[in-house]
Amino acid sequence: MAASIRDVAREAGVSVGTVSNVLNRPEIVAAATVARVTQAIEHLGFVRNDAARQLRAGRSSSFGLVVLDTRNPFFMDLAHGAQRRAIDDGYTVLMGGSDDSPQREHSILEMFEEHRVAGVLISPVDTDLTQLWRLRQAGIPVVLVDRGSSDRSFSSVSVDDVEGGRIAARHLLEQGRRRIAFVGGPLGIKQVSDRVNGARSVIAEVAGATLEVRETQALSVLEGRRIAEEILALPADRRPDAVFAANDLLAMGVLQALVMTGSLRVPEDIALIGYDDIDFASAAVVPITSVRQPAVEIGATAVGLLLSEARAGADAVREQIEFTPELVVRASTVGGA
Amino acid sequence: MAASIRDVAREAGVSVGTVSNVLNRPEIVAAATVARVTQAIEHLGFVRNDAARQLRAGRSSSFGLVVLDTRNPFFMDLAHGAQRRAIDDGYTVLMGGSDDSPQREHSILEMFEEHRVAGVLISPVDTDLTQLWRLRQAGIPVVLVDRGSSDRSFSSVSVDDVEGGRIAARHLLEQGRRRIAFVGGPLGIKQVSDRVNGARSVIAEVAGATLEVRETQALSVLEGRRIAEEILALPADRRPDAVFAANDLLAMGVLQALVMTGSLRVPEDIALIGYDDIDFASAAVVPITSVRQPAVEIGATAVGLLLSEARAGADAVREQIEFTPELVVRASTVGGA
DNA sequence: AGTCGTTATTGAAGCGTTTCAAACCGGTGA
DNA sequence: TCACCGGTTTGAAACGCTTCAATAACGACT
Repeated sequence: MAASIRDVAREAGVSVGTVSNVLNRPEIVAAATVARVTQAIEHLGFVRNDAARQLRAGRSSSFGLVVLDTRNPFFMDLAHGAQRRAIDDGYTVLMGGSDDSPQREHSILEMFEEHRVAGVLISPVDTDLTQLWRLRQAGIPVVLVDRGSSDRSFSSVSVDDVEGGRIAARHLLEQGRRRIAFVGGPLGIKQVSDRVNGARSVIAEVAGATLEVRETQALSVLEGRRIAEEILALPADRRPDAVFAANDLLAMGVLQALVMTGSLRVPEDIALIGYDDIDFASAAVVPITSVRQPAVEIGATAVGLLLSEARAGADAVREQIEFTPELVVRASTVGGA
Repeated sequence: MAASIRDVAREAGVSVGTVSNVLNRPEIVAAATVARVTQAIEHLGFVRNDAARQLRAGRSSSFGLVVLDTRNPFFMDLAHGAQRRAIDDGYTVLMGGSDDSPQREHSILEMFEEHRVAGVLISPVDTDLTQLWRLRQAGIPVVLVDRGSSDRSFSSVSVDDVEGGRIAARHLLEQGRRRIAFVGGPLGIKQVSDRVNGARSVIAEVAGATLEVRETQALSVLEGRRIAEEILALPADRRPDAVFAANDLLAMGVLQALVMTGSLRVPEDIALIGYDDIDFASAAVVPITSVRQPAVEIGATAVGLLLSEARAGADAVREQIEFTPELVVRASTVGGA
């Protein structure tokens, strides 16, 4: 049905090799021939077959990106940064969402491998990185995003989540809060546990301050609401005076539930701090204080590492880049008592 | 580098044909052989080469989805619905964002065509649909999403945007508003112009009611803020008493700017209604009234149409499915005067 | 013993590219 | 006149897979 390079060759009265050259290195073909071939292409509506091209080339010209949640604006921003950077170098980005499921993560990676992607960017759910080792073994460079590589075995672009946790907790403590609840999960996700640990370390140093961890199934608005309802059901003397949410989606969920019932005020009764600083955090009912991560830069930088690792081949240098998170103070933590 | 089906065949002592059969129709292969081959696959870490498979098959097993804006939660929800539906049938979804640029839309479509996708879902920026005709000509089914096909030449899944515009305007009028500003653009986008027209038709019927259109460059939060600043700069007697934003992103931008300066209250001084009812609309400073579109269903339904059109071949029946939008009233329009 | 059926496996063709050594062509310099 | 040269073009091989007609193996039946 679709015209092939062969049809074009026949139409233009040249060999297939020449057509291919016109397509890929027109400068080595005589101008008149280029014109004739171009016209034939036009006429037949010929479009390159990417599958054949890739088969021949041995690898695709796209990168795979695996994120925890495709509906989280943070990851969309990250993806956007990655895409922009990739396009500049003639690559495209395939994206898949693992939805916090190691199994789904696994099958996305498998798909990418079948596709022979030129590289993989991943924010892993699964703590077991053997599949990633396998990928590298197979010649596919892997870069961790939004998550460091503790043993430096992978290149990575991350934000210091432990420090982020400290920043958040310190801020809450400075506002006079002492009964702090951490909302987030699954705790198996490294970013989440790092943030708790950071918070814990700071809180431990303050006499009388406590940290209570409430684990969620996912980092979603819905889960945030659920936890907030649990908190609301608590007797006043066991209730936290501050909530540190593992990301802004959760924070927004918590906020919605608190505001809806109206029995507790933010920040007067409960202070609230989120993480990621997604655009919507600033536009919330009560604008949410958050720990900002430079999502777009992370994505772009990660693609940069991938490109250089892809070019360098097996003996590439692994590089760990770590951004520092930044506190963005808004109404959800200041003003109350 | 990577093992091929040939290597597996050698390792297992069978022919390549048999390996292929084990992969695709294991039931016709003797159990013992299956075991032997499976073991060889395991041992060599063999992974199918998708490019070769597709080349042979003639078409890929993915659909292409082109949306206006990958960072708009509405489209993310739509994509999510599409993806879920596609996976059930063994397809994957490739997504690209046109960012309101016909040129970018064009190049994404070209990429999809090179990839020989099994079908295209698109929310077109470009009013000129000839490229889509070309695609169909080439045997690639096309379904329009979030946008009807006026001449019924394409299958489509949409929401009645004219009616949506009417609903929004009617609601504002019922709240006693008369000087209404429409914020949105580019007006070349059909969804946007339909919404204005719907609003206009209703407003025209009410004596003393006026509609002022303020066109934006994009449907983004930033543009919303920009327009809100324009509005704030207006003398009080020329200022609108209600804003109808073409989507929630714009609405949130408008809201942010209004709230930040604090000189105008929502809804007392200016009522605000958005469109799409993204999750974040309900969590805004002032929860935003919006016209809801069932994003997830739209995506899923569209993939359904694509699947049936792909199966039916050239003589497929085109089907236009239209959802009805739904008003979701929140604080941004009620309570003031 | 020969024939037919069934079941399992084989081997080669072909999908549309790219690449590369070889061939071609019209001068140029010896 | 001939060898050689640079600039063009050619033709075939190879990439890894699926498919399908042909073959093989082996009982069962006549």
